[in-house]
Amino acid sequence: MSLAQLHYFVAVAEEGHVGRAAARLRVAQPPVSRQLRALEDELGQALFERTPRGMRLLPPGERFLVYARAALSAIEQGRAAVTEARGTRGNVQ
Amino acid sequence: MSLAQLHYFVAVAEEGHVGRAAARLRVAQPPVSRQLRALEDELGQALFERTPRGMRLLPPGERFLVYARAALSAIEQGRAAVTEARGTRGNVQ
DNA sequence: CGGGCGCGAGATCGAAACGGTATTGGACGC
DNA sequence: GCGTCCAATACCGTTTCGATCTCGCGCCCG
Repeated sequence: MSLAQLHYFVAVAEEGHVGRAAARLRVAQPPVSRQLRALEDELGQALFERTPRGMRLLPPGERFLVYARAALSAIEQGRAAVTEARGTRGNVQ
Repeated sequence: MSLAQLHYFVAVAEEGHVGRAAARLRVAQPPVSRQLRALEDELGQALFERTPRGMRLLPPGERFLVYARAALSAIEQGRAAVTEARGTRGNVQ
């Protein structure tokens, strides 16, 4: 599992569309498809249902989405706690 | 930033020693040193103080450690929420 | 009912990242 | 001053990643 996979997963979950998610992420579509599949393979469980219209989140995907967002959010907070604390006095929140 | 970097960072923070952390992670010492430096470089801030005895966490490192652990923990929880839910009835937890 | 379209997936290739081994530089202890 | 222990660097082979091109499959439209 990689952070890119988590970013891809969240984007596709939000867009319901690999191509649109790829555009938002500024990458091509095939890498997103491949990483998504690799993620499902690693988890041993399908996260999306492939429809002719795009991707729809399955229940396991919805469960995973919560934690994927939490992880990415924690990383952003950690980055902020280090980066924005340069010269800051006291606690950040 | 990568998940490996977070794992390496937490291990070194806990061991206070790159070599020991590397042994625990079953990798060689240079990759750990390199990834740690890359992480500091990306954050634009030193996380450790290099001493002749090993590595000591600096205040920014301590702040970051909290979120690094949170991110890794969230990923583990997400993995569990998907993996262990195979055939499980009702909520986990 | 057949052609066109939009979607994700697969194949292939070049580039970038990663880890391992070998080695260096620096500080403490004897 | 020499040996030792530490992290850091150099270099190399392998792996992984992303971009481009192409295919297969359903659906909509004519």
